[in-house]
Amino acid sequence: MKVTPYQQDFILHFGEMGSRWGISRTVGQIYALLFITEQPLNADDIVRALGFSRSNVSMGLKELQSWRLIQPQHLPGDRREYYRAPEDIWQIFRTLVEERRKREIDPTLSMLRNALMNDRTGTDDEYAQARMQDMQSLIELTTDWLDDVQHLERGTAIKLMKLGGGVSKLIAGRGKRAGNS
Amino acid sequence: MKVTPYQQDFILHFGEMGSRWGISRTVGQIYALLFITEQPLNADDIVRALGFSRSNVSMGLKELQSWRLIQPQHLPGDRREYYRAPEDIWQIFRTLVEERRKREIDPTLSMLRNALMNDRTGTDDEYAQARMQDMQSLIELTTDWLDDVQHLERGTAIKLMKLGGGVSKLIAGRGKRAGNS
DNA sequence: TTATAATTTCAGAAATTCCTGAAATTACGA
DNA sequence: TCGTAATTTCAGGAATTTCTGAAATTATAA
Repeated sequence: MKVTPYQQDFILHFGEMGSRWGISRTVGQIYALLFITEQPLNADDIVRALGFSRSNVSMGLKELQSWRLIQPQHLPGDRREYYRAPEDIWQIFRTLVEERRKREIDPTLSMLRNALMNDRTGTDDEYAQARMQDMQSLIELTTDWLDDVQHLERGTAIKLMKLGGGVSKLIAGRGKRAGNS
Repeated sequence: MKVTPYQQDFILHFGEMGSRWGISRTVGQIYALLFITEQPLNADDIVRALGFSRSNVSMGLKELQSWRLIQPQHLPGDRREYYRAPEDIWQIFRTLVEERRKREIDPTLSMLRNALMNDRTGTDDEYAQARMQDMQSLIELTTDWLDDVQHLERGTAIKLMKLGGGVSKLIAGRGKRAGNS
């Protein structure tokens, strides 16, 4: 569980970035450590590696679990709980997108749906409501699409991304053959 | 500049969400107000509407400008500065993506590039470096793709999103006709 | 069951972020 | 240039978030 200087750099960077990502510095560091460590770690391993209090590590692990970013693991003959980051980084990415969406988008979407229930045409709220409508459309289009992409097979998703701007021609071609809204 | 209860709900919600989006509550509220208000507002309008201190509004406007989310505007015959959110919500969305990328992704990418400069094969850092390599590949693939999509025409982007999972067939078809990596 | 290892909870200390009011600076019209 | 309106800066108080240590709880092996 000793952390090399090389690893330390990565861990510290992740800690600092953590704050921009809506997690605390220590939670960021804990995740970084788990991410670059091959074998699962228990809470005391993490305490030793990073020097945080035991309770802080416990809360950090709980938070990472609530994000579904780490997997708890029992090792036979050891009563401690071990944790590791998923091996598949695409899986991590997908989870991250899902969770951020749940926390950062969905509440706004439901607020908007509610605000758009009753029609404010002809009142002082007319412009505001039109703007909310725009926002709702954009968010729904984006998240519906994200849903779709999430369900693409991994290989297809990678192809899609590598295709990049080339997708433009593909769609243009399709548009000529069959109308699309 | 009086805010109706209807508008107030939206503004307060945005304020609360602000914290999850890496801006403060007051900055969130200022943006919400500008977003749902048709005419440009000056700082004092905002003070009157939201009840924050003048200096706080000033700092908030500066921050929103640093995000390029509001446009300052001079009205002739009035020495005050007026601000408004862009009319085109797609434009807002694109700017948001660009700025978040700049703040949340790019620093990590440059750290990774640096860490991958020298080869750690055969050292204790071997696994860590492999993980960083994975992370770099994923981020680069994602951001390169985002770049491409950003440059698509608006209409094409919308078509792409409406297409959703249908893109899968498109790509499969293409894959059969011409090999792609 | 009992003993103890492991984890979690939680009150409050420490650190950070946010916000304000006062003073300084800037920009504009006369 | 001068006077004033508008904006910005900034020190420090307020509020929030983060982190810790001690105590409580939970879980497992004997």
